[in-house]
Amino acid sequence: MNVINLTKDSCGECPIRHRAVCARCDDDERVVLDEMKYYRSYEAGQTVVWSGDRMDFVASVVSGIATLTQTMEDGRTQMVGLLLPSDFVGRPGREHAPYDVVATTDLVMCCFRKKPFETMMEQTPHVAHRLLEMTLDELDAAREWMLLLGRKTAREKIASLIVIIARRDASLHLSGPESTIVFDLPLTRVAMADYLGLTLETVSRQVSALRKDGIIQLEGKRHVTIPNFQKLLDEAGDDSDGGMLN
Amino acid sequence: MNVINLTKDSCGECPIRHRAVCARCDDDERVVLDEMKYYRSYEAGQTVVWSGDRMDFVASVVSGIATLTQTMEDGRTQMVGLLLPSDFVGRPGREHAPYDVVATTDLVMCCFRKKPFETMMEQTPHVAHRLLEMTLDELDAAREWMLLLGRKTAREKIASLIVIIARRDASLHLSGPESTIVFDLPLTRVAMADYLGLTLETVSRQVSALRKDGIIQLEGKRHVTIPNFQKLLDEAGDDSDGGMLN
DNA sequence: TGGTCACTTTGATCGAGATCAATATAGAAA
DNA sequence: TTTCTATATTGATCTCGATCAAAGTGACCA
Repeated sequence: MNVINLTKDSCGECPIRHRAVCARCDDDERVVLDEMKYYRSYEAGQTVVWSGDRMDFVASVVSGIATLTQTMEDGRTQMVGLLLPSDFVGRPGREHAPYDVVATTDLVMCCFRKKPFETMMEQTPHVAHRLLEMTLDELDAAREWMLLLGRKTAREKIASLIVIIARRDASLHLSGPESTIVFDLPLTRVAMADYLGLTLETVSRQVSALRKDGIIQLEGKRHVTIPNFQKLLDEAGDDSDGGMLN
Repeated sequence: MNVINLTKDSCGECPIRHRAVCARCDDDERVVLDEMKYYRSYEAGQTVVWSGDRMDFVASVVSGIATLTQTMEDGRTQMVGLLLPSDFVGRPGREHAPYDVVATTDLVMCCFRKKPFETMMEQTPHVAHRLLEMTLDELDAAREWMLLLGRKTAREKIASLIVIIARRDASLHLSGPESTIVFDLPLTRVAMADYLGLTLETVSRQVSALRKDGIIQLEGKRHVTIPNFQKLLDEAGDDSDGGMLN
């Protein structure tokens, strides 16, 4: 596989330092992690891990986007996870990967060999606590996703996905809440279909429909402008209070 | 609410002692939990917590079945969790419940006030570790469920649900692997529909179809016999290797 | 400059599951 | 016993998204 091993950067300048699994670590712990960590890069389209493969590392996404995908014997596929920078891949204590992990864009991951990482989890509380927190958040996201898959219409599914991507983008770029939102879709139509439990044709049609109705504006196939975020939210069918968790 | 507060039973005889969030606790820790715990009972159909309500406790299911359900503004509902004995309800650090929790059968829960429980999580590792483990398992189950919701046919969905219930029942009754499997469905047709992202009519039709095809036998509306578990598995469309996790 | 390839859009038709409607069943109440 | 109510089944029809098919677009390369 065409994997580039980067030189070690210091954790101090790490862009995901404050959100990743290592966010709560004190200086001593971070020195240990610094020792055991190594970076890996993947090109867009590359498979990081195959379902069923032995997985001897866990990792954080540093930059780029990866997906977790499940495949049935006859080829039907469903995306079950969308991994953004700071998200965690792998499960301490698990030998084999249960899903395909695929780099959707160019991807950099910060990897830890599994055994030392597990040892650290047992000896210090901060990594385990942060991982619990992140896993609970992921479980919430998965349940939101289940509502989408089970009960939303194709149009609502597309609108919901655009909301999710817009929100993520906003949290990275920290733009003012009232500015018009502009970003690039990081997923192909096929990937969107796999995410939403639709066919790519239906995705294409519903994206076009939202464009015709003025809910979104498209420049090329990927560049999206949202003139009125509230209108998009209404199309997504979400609770109006924007997710009153916590 | 018609809640019965039971007398305190000792943790020593607790039927879920070896699987619940307290499974890894040592004797000292269990004494602390014993002090702060209290039981609550709910009748079938009662709502344990309403979405958005303040939730000042976390709990383990001791006996019976509860469901987590999300509802859209127009009334569409999707079940997002099925809680069986030993499963955990609530999230440390969260103020308000994000989902409705409903008792599907008569239900007994072992509750802990949130604050003391959180304090314990910070001070001792065993509860936090076990909770992480359980949350990761739930996340796996949620992802399996997402595949079901996004890509399976109505018939496959029904077969998959029956497999899940049969497996759970087997793990409780520890019957030999080769005996014919017999159990009662713990869910109404409506609850099954909410679980599977279907209408109750489709559920009813597909259950009838599986019966006509000899995949399951029905006595009354709830009592199920599975003459050939492998045939049922084939109908569920799952990977033949029965879930090669770990 | 044209050709190739991957991705996307659009059109026509089909079908699984939803919807609307009527009937069946069984446990509880009277 | 009869009636009532909640739950479940079955039938007829409709519709949304799937499927099958054909073009359109644009990046890259020879």
